[in-house]
Amino acid sequence: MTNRNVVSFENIKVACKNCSLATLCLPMGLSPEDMERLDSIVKRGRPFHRGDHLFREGDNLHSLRVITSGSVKTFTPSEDGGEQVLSFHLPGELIGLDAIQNESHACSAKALETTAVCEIPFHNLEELSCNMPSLQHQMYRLLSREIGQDSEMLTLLGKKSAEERLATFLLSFSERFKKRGFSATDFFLSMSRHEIGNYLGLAVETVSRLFTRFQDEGLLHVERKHIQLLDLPRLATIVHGNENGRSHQRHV
Amino acid sequence: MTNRNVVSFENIKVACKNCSLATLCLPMGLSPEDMERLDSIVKRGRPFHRGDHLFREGDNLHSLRVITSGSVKTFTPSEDGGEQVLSFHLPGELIGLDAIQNESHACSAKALETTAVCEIPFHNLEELSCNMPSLQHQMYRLLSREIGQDSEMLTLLGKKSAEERLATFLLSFSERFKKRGFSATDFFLSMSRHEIGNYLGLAVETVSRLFTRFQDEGLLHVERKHIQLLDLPRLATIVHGNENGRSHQRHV
DNA sequence: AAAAACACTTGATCAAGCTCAATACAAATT
DNA sequence: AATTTGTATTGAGCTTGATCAAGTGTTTTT
Repeated sequence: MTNRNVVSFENIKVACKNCSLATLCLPMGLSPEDMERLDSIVKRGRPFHRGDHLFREGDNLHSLRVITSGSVKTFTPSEDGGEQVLSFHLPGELIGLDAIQNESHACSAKALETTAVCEIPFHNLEELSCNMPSLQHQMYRLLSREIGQDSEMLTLLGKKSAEERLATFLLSFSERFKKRGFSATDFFLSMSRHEIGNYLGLAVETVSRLFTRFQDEGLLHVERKHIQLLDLPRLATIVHGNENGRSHQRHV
Repeated sequence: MTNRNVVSFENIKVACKNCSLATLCLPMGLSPEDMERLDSIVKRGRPFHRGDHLFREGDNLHSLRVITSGSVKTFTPSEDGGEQVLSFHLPGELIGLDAIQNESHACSAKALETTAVCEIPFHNLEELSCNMPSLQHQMYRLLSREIGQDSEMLTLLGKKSAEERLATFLLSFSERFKKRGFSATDFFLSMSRHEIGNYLGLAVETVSRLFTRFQDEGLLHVERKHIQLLDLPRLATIVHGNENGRSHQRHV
C-alpha cells in the first residue's frame, strides 16, 4: 500500500500513461483505467540496432509492435535479394497488422537506426479487446487507417510523376515529425537514397537528381540525410500536380 | 412454433446460412448460431444498376457492404474528373473498410454491372463483435487481409512492367472466379480498358496493345470483355518476372 | 435507320525516367 | 594516415510506355 505511489524510474519510463506518444499510439482515446489494462500486456524489450530485423516474412505472429524511438522500414523481400519497401515507421506507429490474417508476417521489418519498441502479444490484445469496446474500436480504426494510407500510396505510384512523388514523401515526413514535436522543416531521414527510391518506385539516380534539382530551385537544402525544407508552400503545390508548370501529366 | 420451419422463398434467398458465398464472406468460419446473430443485423436492399454509386467519398459510414452478385469498383475521385481505381470487387468481398477510421468513406464505389449487396450497419456490427469473439477475429482477419492485398498492389505498381501487370491482373481474376465456382479460363471482365489501365497504372492504349500481343502469342483469346485464357502456366511465368526473355527488368 | 456518343484498336512520335558507367564523397577498417 | 567499402552524385544514351492522332467498331439516342 505504501509503495503504491512510489514509482521507480523504470516504471515511469515504461507506462503508457507516462509515454509522450500516448496520443499518437494504440492507447489513444482510452480511459486511464483502460490504458492501464492495456499496459499490463505490453512488453518492452531491449533496443534494436541499425539493420536488425524486428521480424521476417513468414515468422509467426506473436506480437504487434509499436515504435517508441528510432525508425523502421517494412518490406517484402524477393528471392534474389531485391525488395519492395512498403513503409517507413516513426514512433507511435503500430506494425505487424498485415500478419493477423495468416498469423504469420507478410513482410519483414528492419531497424533503420537504434530503435526501441513496445511489443503487444496479439492474442492477449485480441482477448483484451473483446472485453474492452474502446480498444476494439481503436483497433478497427488503426486497421482502417492503414488501408486508407495504402490507398494514397496506390495513387502516388499509379499516377504521380517522380517530382510529385518525392515532394509528397518529404511533406509526409515533415507532417509526421511535426506531430511528434520535432521540426517540420529541419530533420534527418534515416533511410538511404536507395530505400527512398525503392519505396517511391524510382531509381536511386532519379531520387538523387531530384534532391539536387529541388535544392537548385530553392525548395530545400539537402546534405546527405539532413534535410531542411525551405519552401513548404511550393512543395505543396508540386504535390497537388503543379497545374501550371508541367506540360505532361501522367494519364488521367 | 409451427411455422418456425416453414421458410418462405424470400428467407431462403436472404439468409447467410443458405448463401453460397458464406465460405468466402464475412460469416466464414462462424458457428451456425453466430451466423444467425450476424444475419439478424444484415440488410438486403434492391440491386444497383451499372454506374450507380454504392457510396461516395465523404459519405458518412453507415454500413459495410458485401457484394452478393455483380461487381464494383472503388476509386478516389480527383477534382478534375480524373480518378484512381483502387480495386475491383467480386461477390463475397467486403467493401467500405477504409471508412472506419473517420466514420466517413475515403473512396467512392460504383457498380460495374447490375449488382446486389448485403448491408451491414457498422455500429451494429461493432457492437455484435464485442460479444462475439469469433466475429471480432474475423473482422481483424479481413482488415488485415485488405492491408496485405494493398501491399501486393504496391509491389505491382512499384516494380512490375506493363506486361507483368496485365498478366497479374488476369491471373488474379482467374483465381477469384475459380474460387466462386466459375471458369478460371473463360470469363467476362465487367470493367472497361480504361478502368483496367487506370487500376494498373497504365495508359488505355498500352492495355489494348498488350491484349493484342498476348493474343498473338497464344496466351489468350480476347474479344472485347470476353477473355479466354489459353496458357495459364506461361501467364504465370510472366507474372514472376519472366527471367529468361526480358533484357531490362525494372530497378530492383 | 441514321446519328451521335462512346469504347477500343492501331500507328507514329516523344519524353520521363531507367540503365550503365564513372566519379565523388563519407564512413569504417587497418 | 591510408585503404577499403559503401553510399551518393552526375553524365550519356536508351527503352518503356505515354501522348497524340486517326480510324474502327459498338452501343445508345433520336
